[in-house]
Amino acid sequence: MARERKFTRDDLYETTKYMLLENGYEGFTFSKLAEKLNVSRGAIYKYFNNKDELITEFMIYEMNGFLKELGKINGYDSFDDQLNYLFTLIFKNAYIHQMINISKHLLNKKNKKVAENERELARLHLKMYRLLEDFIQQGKSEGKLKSHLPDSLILGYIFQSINIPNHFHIPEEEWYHSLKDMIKYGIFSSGSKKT
Amino acid sequence: MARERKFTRDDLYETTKYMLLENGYEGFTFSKLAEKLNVSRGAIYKYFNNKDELITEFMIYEMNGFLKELGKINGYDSFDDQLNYLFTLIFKNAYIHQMINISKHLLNKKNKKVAENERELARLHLKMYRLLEDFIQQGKSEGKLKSHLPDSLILGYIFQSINIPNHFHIPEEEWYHSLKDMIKYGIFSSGSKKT
Amino acid sequence: MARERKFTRDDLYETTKYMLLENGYEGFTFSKLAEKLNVSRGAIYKYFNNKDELITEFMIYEMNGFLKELGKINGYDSFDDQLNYLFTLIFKNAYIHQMINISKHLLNKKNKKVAENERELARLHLKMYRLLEDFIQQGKSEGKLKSHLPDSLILGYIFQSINIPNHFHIPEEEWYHSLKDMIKYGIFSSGSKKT
Amino acid sequence: MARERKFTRDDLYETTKYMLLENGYEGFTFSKLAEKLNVSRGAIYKYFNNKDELITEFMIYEMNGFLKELGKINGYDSFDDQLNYLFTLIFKNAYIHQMINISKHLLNKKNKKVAENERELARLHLKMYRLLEDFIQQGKSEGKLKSHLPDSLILGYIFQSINIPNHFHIPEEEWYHSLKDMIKYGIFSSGSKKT
DNA sequence: AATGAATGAGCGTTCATTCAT
DNA sequence: TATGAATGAACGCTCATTCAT
Repeated sequence: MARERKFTRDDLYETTKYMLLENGYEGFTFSKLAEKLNVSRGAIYKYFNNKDELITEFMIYEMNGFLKELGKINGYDSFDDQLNYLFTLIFKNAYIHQMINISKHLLNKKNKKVAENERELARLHLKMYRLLEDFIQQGKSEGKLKSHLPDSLILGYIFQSINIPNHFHIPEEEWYHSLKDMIKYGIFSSGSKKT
Repeated sequence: MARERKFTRDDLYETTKYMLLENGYEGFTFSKLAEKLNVSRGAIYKYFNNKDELITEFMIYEMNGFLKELGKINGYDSFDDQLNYLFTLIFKNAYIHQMINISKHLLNKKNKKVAENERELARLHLKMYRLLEDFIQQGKSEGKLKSHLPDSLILGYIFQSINIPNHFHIPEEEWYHSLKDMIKYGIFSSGSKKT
Repeated sequence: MARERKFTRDDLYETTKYMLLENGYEGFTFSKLAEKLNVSRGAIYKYFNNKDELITEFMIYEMNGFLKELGKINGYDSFDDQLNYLFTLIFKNAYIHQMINISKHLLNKKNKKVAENERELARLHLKMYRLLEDFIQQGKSEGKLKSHLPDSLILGYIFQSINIPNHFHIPEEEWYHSLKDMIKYGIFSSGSKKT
Repeated sequence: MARERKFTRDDLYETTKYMLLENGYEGFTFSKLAEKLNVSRGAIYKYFNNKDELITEFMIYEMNGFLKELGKINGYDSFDDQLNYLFTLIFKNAYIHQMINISKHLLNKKNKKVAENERELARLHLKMYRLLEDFIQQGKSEGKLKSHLPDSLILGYIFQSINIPNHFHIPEEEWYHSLKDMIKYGIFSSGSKKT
């Protein structure tokens, strides 16, 4: 009869997420993770052959979660409602963007399994991109979005903007609405004419 | 009288910049730096007492360069020209923004000289912010910029947007102009009405 | 359940003692210690977070051992017997005195655990001093010891004398007895009169 | 016409002595020495091929100075006066004893010149020992000193005792006289009988 | 004679990873 | 399955020493 596992994969991912966001790639160590989970380091190696494997697998898990949420966008009818939903979603999952930066650290390292995970991640990214591109296309075809802007730019723009560091601690409500306003209509006042 | 130097401070700063952008704070090591400069690790310690001193001094150097360029903004008369100049400048110095994130890594460490350098950096940041805030204020008072948006948000917005990763390799010209367009007028097409 | 340890804490303390006496604080390095224990440097860090922690913990261990022995002094009734016991004990543990000098090297360094260890060491020193002072007081009140000599001088005197390096390799027995004689009655021959 | 020397050998020895006593062998570095002398490190290497050479030569210099002073002992007629002079001299030059401890650090290192210097030092030590032994012999033959005590023990005893650390800061005068008293007549009160 | 640049060995420390139990 | 012991590579840093000018 097998011994009972001392920690679940969900515990582990939870803690991993917390640590990665708090301390970044280098600040994430097996020692600290094991300590927080009250397990020995060795135990974690039973499930993940190395640090990068753990991180990529965690990211796939996160990405899947995010995609699941994102899929609900089609439950909204109007483009405006969809956009609002997207805003809220990205706002709530702002960290996803940080995660992506972390994956840059993996670029140099080798390892079969890690490489495979990275391919899987790329697939998921693409899936996300497709989903969002459909949405952008719809906006364009409805005449809502400027059709001359590259889709990837619009998407990057939305993702990136939402992560502007709020150095001066503007209240969250104001920040959120101002952001939406800027993204939709820009920083120029309505009266101004386009050059 | 003494031996000729094998590397100049400019060589070093150049390499440092490259490495910091490529690998981040933790990925920046004296070994790698020394290797790229074809010098021994010890040699670098003759000029910088420790890693953080090197990094902060490099950042001050960069920041000063950037501020000097930024100062020229007042040479332009119209707000539009100034904005154009600002776009170009930030576009050319996109990395400056990334640099600022790196300084977060220094927060905990002590050391007289480093602390001093950090204060100097803070001064320079403030100076930059003042300069840009004046510019934003002018835009607002000229009725060009939406007056209800917080200054810091507009500034963060511009800086951040310019750093959107161009994953799909849209041609630079198009990218640049589209960005300007979005920042000024948003992603919504002109006909759309604000909610 | 886990692998068998390649060295015990006692092995380590033994070696540490040897090395510290042989080479002093600076001459004591983790590399050399690891080499003598036939382990990797890293292995030692599993048990001691840093050099000063190792040294202070070792010293506490030694000091406790010494104090335990010293406590037995009260098992002797007459002052002379106690003094004899003290001589033998110090003679056997002559190194204790050298150890104390080594702790001077720790003064500047910080670290919670080390600081704590140092306080513990101070406590033990005080305990030792109290024990010995009682003994000296008894000697004085019995009229055996010169009452005008400061206690700390008498004690320092005994400790220090016993550490005189025997450069000319006088046989231990003779050395020991001569020392006792000198400490008790001085270097002047009995006939001489005090000035 | 040769450039003028920027520092004299006396300056250097002075500074060396100060640094060695303050910081010990490991704390003595060419960098710090050069800094205090306002010279470059390289300059010192023109006169001393390495650290140990410098230190041994400095010690020879010190030893010669001490021996010169010590020679004056014969200017005193009575044994008591000579002993008093010796006490004062050792008290004043207590550091000599510390110096000797420092030389232990040299034991392992090689180098022709250093070895030679060490032999010279040994010669000087011997010379000192002879001088003092004569003095001890005289004390014995005059019936002042216990004739059964080994000369080397008596000498070591005097040297060592004078270096007892005054942890409790007994006033210097009292310390000095108590010490002399103990060395001459021991810690036992006069009435006590020798066993 | 003096300088300042550069080297290389070694130290303290951290951490991913492996392995015997 | 889980543990804890051990390894080894790398990093930041210091310093004795060498070398070109």
